[in-house]
Amino acid sequence: MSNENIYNPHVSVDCVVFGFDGEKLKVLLVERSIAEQNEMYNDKKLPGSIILQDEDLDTAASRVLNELTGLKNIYLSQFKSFGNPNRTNDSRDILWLEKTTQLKIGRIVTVAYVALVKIDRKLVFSATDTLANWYDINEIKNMNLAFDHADIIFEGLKHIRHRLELEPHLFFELLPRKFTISQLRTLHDTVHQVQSDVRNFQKKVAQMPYVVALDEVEAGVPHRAARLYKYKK
Amino acid sequence: MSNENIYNPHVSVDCVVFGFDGEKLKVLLVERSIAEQNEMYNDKKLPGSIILQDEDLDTAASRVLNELTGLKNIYLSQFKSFGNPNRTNDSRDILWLEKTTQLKIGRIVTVAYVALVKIDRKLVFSATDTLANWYDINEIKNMNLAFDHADIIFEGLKHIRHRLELEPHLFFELLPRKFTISQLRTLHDTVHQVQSDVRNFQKKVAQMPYVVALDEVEAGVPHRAARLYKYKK
DNA sequence: TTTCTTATTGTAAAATATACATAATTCAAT
DNA sequence: ATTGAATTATGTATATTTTACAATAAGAAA
Repeated sequence: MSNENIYNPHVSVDCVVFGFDGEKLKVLLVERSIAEQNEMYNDKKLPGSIILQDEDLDTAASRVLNELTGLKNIYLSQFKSFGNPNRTNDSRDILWLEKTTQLKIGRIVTVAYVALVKIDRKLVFSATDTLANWYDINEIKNMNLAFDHADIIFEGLKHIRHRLELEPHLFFELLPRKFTISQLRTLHDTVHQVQSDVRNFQKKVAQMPYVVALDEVEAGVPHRAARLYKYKK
Repeated sequence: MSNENIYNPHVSVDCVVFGFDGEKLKVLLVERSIAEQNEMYNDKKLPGSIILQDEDLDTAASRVLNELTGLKNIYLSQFKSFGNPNRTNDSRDILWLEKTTQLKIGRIVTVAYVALVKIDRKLVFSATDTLANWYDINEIKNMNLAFDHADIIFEGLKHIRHRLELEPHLFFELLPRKFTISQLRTLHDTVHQVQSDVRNFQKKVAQMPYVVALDEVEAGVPHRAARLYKYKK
């Protein structure tokens, strides 16, 4: 191989962090500000970072999440890399990259991860001054995101849909520690875009040895309270 | 972010090319020779390449396959990226990299693809002097491969097992254009590591509108010849 | 006490998956 | 021509899984 065409891009990781608020699937996005001739331009991006010199990809993704939320032991799974040479062509993105890295950055290949978190865990926006918010997955298509982050989110969504089909245990990464069967069903139906029958769903759950009933019911609801369950491996 | 730790590795693509010879799953590996103090050391590696300056990842993977085999329109699917900083630590691998690229290469992040090809298509080892051969997937664990290519192959195998479960149409990428139901069954059973019942399997195939019987039977077998089928989308 | 809202529970029918064995076809050997 | 060896082709009964469907129970609010 001749080496004149060899070029080394930067490599980054980006995390598509999913949460479930009891109704909708949400994605965690970071607020971004770009100073553009006297105007401030604000938009959103995925949490991510260029990988460090001796850092494994998985480690980089964990670090990004930990720096942003303070959380450890989050379910994280690499799902796809994005390396289109045009993905860093937008002038705002270039501007922002130079501001934040202090480097001349040409091309970035990014390795994308999905993360599943319990949305009720208080996120401590610790190490950084970064502001992050949850956004409804259905809003994303109407939002203007940095780079190709909208594409990455949709690919990530596809990925967890497959993944949750194969490993239903992962649903419990998204639910609070104590949950009702309705919550589990709503989540299941949201993810798989179906409407399952209440009784049949109940039956299926009854056959899952890892979903165990607690001696407790939900509180503060203006109607009959549902029994609480927990997940046990 | 401070930039002192930012570092840009090279990015490559590697292809795990699967074929099926009627009995076993095979992987296409490239022969590699390294001159080591008066001795020639020979081993095998995955077909791959560092990505070119303005080349998309998918494009690079297609190029690698085309340069090696002369084939176009092969099923190709990205499945995982490998970026452990230690993956390029072996001295033979470093030697080989410097020889072939004429560059000082530190770290390489590789984006891995699986490809499915009909093993009966004559591979034209065209553009290169590279020699490639098919190896039984079960032999891999006893072979010494370059870099972390053995790991990559096993991850690729896992990937196509999932993929073929979700998209049974992909089986026909591996079979010859005309095939018997036995061949399809053997392939199915090999991939999914089961032994399916002949009659039940036949029934299932009969329900696939995309598997159509031809007016032709296989030739040159020393027993009753089986009917041939073709795949039609 | 009535009303409202959601939780909880079973049964019958349909669809799907599984288990299982014999006859037919072809080639090769005698 | 007959036989043997190898492999293809085929149906039915049973078990399992999935689906469709509605009435009662519980708790809070009015």
